[in-house]
Amino acid sequence: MKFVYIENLRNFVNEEVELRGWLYNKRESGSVKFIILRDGTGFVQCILSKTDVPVEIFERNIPYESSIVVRGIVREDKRAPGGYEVLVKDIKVITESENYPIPKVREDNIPDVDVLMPMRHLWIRSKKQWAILRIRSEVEQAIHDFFYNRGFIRTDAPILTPASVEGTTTLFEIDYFGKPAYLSQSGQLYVEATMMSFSKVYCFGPTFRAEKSKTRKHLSEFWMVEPEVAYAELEDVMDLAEELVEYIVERVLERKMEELKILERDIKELESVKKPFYRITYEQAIEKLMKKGFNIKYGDDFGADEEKGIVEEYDKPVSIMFYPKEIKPFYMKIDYIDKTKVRNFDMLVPYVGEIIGGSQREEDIETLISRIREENLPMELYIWYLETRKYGGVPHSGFGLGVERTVLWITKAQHIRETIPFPRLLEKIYP
RNA sequence: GCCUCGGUAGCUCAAUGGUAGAGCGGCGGGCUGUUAACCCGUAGGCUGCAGGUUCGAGUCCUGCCCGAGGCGCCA
Repeated sequence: MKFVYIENLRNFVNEEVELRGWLYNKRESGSVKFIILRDGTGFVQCILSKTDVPVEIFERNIPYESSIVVRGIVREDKRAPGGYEVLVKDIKVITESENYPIPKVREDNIPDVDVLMPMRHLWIRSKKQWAILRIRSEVEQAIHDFFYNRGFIRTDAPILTPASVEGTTTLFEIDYFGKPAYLSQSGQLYVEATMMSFSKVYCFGPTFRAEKSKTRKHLSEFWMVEPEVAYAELEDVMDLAEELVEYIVERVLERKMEELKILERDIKELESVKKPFYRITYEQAIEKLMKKGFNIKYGDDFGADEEKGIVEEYDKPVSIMFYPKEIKPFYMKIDYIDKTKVRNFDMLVPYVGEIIGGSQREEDIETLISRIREENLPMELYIWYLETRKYGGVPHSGFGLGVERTVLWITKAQHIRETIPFPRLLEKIYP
């Protein structure tokens, strides 16, 4: 008896196999019963015919989400969802799960999030969540492959940190052997240091923001990939960012088509995500918005409506470059020509807004010191950072890409909480 | 922090101030190819909490609690 996964069933047509999984759904019609089995790799219809299985197996009523082991013969059949099905010979129930709390229901009867969220540990078994999280896995793997293939070294940054990276945002404070410490809001300062050892680096890990944000695209804990490249100027990492995004989408289209179909995602929109993307300046963005009737002036940052107003002008991701230095953090490099601007970019996509923020970094130690003073940051905590400039500082650039926002964009999930297995949201930390 | 909407059966929702209902799910029965199956039957309720108005409140009023959506902050 061969134990196989559903994703490989096509290779075992007319053979007897064993499947191990959970009862996802069922229907019955007199002497024929249909069971939808899921095993993590896919879903398959299993047929119980009264004449083919022992009567005690046929008559046993197995509740939803019971764990079961099914033996049967693989058949190709057009009537089966997915084209393959299993004629059951035997079913073994491992654990019977009575009264599964999430109803198997119709679309007009899907429980509200306040019902589903406390059951996130069970909700992730449902088909859409399964599809979204499989795509998340593919996105993460694509990121690693992309950088690995380009010779980047993965150097992860610490999660416990003595100070804020940017100084302004609210951090989660913890007790570190009697002294205050903070959960990292970005690994950037640390990859700037490891870059001086390895030239091309990235970190990949969780980041934490204690802001009281309550929107479709904010989490208190989210994952970010942050590459940093020595001797790279702004335009170099913009190329890198666009190639990364193009690659991620390509990989999902190549390997996760079934999941995109479950989510009813418009494939054409994703297929058009090919370089070159669009690049505009901050000033061009302001002008465009003013022409469209937005109440905005030079020097303002873009809110949710403004981001949407810009993104809807384009059929691909668009990057906005050269923001006024006042609305950006201290480490960004002042532009060569216009000293009021920084050499940065934000990449925006439809439905989500910003998925990438990046910049060329300030390498001049004196400029950095005065910027740190201007921002009233604790200089003593940045000594090590300044030393990366003191000893062989070079021009360099990097960016951060938000994993969940990228998954949100690709899957068009209803809310960012569906793009991570166990989301941490404003004041919500269960389960 | 601000604005808006909501809370009635396990879930999704109805119910002019006048006997609390339906669909789905559960349970029982029927159907030999179902596709979010279908048909028959059945159980299931402190209408978020506390006051008030009224002959009578799910419905009107006041306060509170909880939730959702959006904005802001931010990535």
